[in-house]
Amino acid sequence: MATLCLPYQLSPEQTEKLDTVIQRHRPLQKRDLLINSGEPLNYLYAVRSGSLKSYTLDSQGGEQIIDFHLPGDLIGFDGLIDGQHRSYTQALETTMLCEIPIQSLDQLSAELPGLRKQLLRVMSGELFASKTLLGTLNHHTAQQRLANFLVTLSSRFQQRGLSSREFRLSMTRADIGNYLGLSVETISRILTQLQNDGVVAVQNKLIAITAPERLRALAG
Amino acid sequence: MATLCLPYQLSPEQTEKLDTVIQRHRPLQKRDLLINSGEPLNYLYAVRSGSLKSYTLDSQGGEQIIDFHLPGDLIGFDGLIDGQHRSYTQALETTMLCEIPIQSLDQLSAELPGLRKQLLRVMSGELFASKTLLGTLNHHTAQQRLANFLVTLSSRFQQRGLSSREFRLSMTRADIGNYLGLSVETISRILTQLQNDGVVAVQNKLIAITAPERLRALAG
DNA sequence: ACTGATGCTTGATTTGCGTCAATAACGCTT
DNA sequence: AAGCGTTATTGACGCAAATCAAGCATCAGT
Repeated sequence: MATLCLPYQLSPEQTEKLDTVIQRHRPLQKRDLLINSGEPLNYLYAVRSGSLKSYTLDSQGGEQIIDFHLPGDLIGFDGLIDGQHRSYTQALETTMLCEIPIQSLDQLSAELPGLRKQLLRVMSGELFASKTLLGTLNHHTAQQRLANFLVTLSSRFQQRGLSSREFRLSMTRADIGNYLGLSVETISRILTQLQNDGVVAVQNKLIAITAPERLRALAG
Repeated sequence: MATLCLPYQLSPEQTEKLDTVIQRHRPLQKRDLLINSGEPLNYLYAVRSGSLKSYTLDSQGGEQIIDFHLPGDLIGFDGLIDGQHRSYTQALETTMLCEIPIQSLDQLSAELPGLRKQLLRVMSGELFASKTLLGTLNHHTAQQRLANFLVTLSSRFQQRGLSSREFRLSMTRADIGNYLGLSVETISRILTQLQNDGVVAVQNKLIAITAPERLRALAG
């Protein structure tokens, strides 16, 4: 179970200890909310299959998507600051999860230096990714942003042993636009433009990257 | 020393333990580099006085500012992922720092649950701030971004016991623009506009917030 | 105090992307 | 299979902010 939910380098002994505290979560359907902003933070969640989006609401009640979660991702770190979730997390499709009680995690991490390091690594990685994305969005054109988004998705799929050349966009164009700070129309236009240029082949939610090199070049 | 460098709620006993591992760092002058991207990560740094900026370089060698650091801030978390710094950090003015050996920190955090929690909180807070900023930049106008920047700076100064109404911008307008994804000219124009509207009073690097409420309203 | 370099402001022009609008293609639900 | 709501595409137009350009202020160093 622990190997499924926390696919990191831990010793068999460590894995066994973790297994005692990790549990299955009921499957989510599309649009189901996993996390409500303001809720107390009792569990971290690990995505086993499916995908989700996390978002906050701005002062006018508009969604601001801050992350997409794929299988293997951990959800809930941003709430550790004060034990409260700071964002909403919603399933984009049928999704399976594991839940890990925060308390047990804290106790365990006192005993297992490997787990402690792993946690810091994951958080540090998220932090780095988030700051990098910031730089990316600030200084790049719409085409560069979208290209970068696709490249990043592709490599995340690859890391999880899935195809990096062909995958399904479980989020809508509106979601992508929201995430990248662009309008739906711009996303649509650029996708068709990338297709005309022979860089990708788009068929609804299915995307095939036909010229990975050129896409990476466009991402900057 | 520990109280100066890690101004968080720790017991006297914990503070004492920390004191044994925290050291002063030589003072930095304006433009001195504290951290080079690629260097191994041996210390976390705490800012005692002064300020710094962190940035990465894009493929064309252009700076991408990802953070400004004020007194009380901790620097270095993004490198925990693989023990390598991922960005450059440079002093914006004469700056005093403490250094905390990563290794000692790891050992200590095994013994002190309070310290462990504190670390997670700080990282989690950074993560949340970073993701929030992302949302802010993506969906707001130039004026809203700058207003938000000033409000955030103001509240950070307040948290450190400094004036929230009047402070010095140790970074250049170009730095601010880079950070917010705007051009220098836009920063300049909006500052004078805010001044004409009576929201702030600008005199070179010195800024006085004359109508905090209205500024906060502009930030959205 | 002088001088060059760096940082800041202000104006004119251009442009990338958002907005508005209309239509088309999915994919649920019955 | 039919029909409706959601999601995606495509075009016309306008605007916010970038770029280009010029001049001014500030500061460090001789």
